[in-house]
Amino acid sequence: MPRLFALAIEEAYAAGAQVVPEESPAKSVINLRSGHALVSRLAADGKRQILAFLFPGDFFGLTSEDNYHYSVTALTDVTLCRFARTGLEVLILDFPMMDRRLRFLLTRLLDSANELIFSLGRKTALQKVASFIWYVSYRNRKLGQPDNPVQLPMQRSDIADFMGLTVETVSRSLTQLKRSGVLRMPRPDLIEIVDQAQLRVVGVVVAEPSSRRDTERRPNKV
Amino acid sequence: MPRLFALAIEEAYAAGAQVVPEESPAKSVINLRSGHALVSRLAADGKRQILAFLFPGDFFGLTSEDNYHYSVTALTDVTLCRFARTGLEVLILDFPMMDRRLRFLLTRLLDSANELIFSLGRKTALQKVASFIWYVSYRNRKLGQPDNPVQLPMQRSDIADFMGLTVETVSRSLTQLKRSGVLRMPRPDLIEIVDQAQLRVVGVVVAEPSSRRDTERRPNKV
DNA sequence: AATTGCCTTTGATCTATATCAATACACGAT
DNA sequence: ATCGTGTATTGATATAGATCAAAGGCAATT
Repeated sequence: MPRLFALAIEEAYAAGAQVVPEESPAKSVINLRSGHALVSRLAADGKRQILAFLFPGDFFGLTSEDNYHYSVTALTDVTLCRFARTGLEVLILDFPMMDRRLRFLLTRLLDSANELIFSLGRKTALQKVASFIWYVSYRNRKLGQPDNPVQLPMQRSDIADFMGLTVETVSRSLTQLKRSGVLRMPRPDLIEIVDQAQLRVVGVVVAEPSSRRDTERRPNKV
Repeated sequence: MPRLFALAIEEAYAAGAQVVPEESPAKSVINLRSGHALVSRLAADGKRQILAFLFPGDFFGLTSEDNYHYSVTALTDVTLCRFARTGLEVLILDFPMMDRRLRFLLTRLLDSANELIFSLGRKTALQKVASFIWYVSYRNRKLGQPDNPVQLPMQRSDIADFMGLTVETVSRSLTQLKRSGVLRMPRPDLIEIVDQAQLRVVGVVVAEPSSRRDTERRPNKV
């Protein structure tokens, strides 16, 4: 795909840098090459909601709006590829498989978004934090990196702003998981999962198809 | 697009019917033709999170997983088109514009999901309910239907399970908006927006680019 | 090795929203 | 008209998590 890379601009940012400012024109699609970043949105009163964490390989910037309604901030030093939207669209006309690829990326993003919606809406603080550790462990494994002593690229306030909590509640939930023997914490950013099964029980609270209560209204196909 | 419709199976369901059961194999993509539906996910303890409401024309079923991790329930009598996933993929090979169309649909779904994430994570009950009314009004307008006396196709418990609240809190928030002269409610399912500007102020709490507090870590492009 | 400045943890209260409990309302069936 | 059933509202109380406040940890700087 030589033409694809001809389209890309490589960039590097230091930890803490704002890669994409909120409400800036959505004119490029970004692929994170290395490092970690966060996608967030600020409320008028300064409250922040993190919409997603970006791990190496993740894409950002696929929106239907003219402007991004969120910003991207580097958590660690990052390198990334920036594709101009217009160029990308032209390229897609020649390489239809690009469209498939983008579509697949989008469905995955949508699945994660739905997962987060469920967590934000219907999980307790403890469940949120447990499932968050589970999630980071999973992402690290998918990247071929150690998944058990979980290396956290973000700090407590980021976890809080992702899960709709405060730093204090995140901290308290972690100590609770520590005290109940589910986790160990050699360092704040390194979490050892001692009881994998229990972590799953606490955090992943979806109904099993079998055990599902039938509280729904009666189906009546016409 | 004759071949597209050859692929589709038309179906009709009565209000309350479960159109797609949770955890069933994700083998079709659905387009709602008429009526309203909801996409929801159940927790082990019976708590429900509604991920989206489906309005006429909306799509459902685009996921990267093998099974749907949520179910679809008809709110009113509905008619829909069901496309077999496999057939769709084959069709896309012949009609690349289908891929573009699906990609656009997905980016819009992702944008709405992010909107909901922000609401769930960082809005108060009152803000959630205000923005919800705003949202339904907007959706109705986009369908060429009256947007001011807002016709609600869902009941209080559905609003609650969408916004991460309880029925009681939804009801109390609505009466508060009624008492403060923002809304009027001829019937529970018909809401008149009296003070449009105020409803927006209460519900849509995103930071204006200009007034944005610079609380982010200092940018330092390398 | 002391100082400074973040983070994180822990503790003490407060409060928004949940929960529990009635009551009111609307509408179809009798 | 009256009853019955489901939905919505309102009221009283409880509680999970927020807020306020302080104290540890750790690493960089002097």
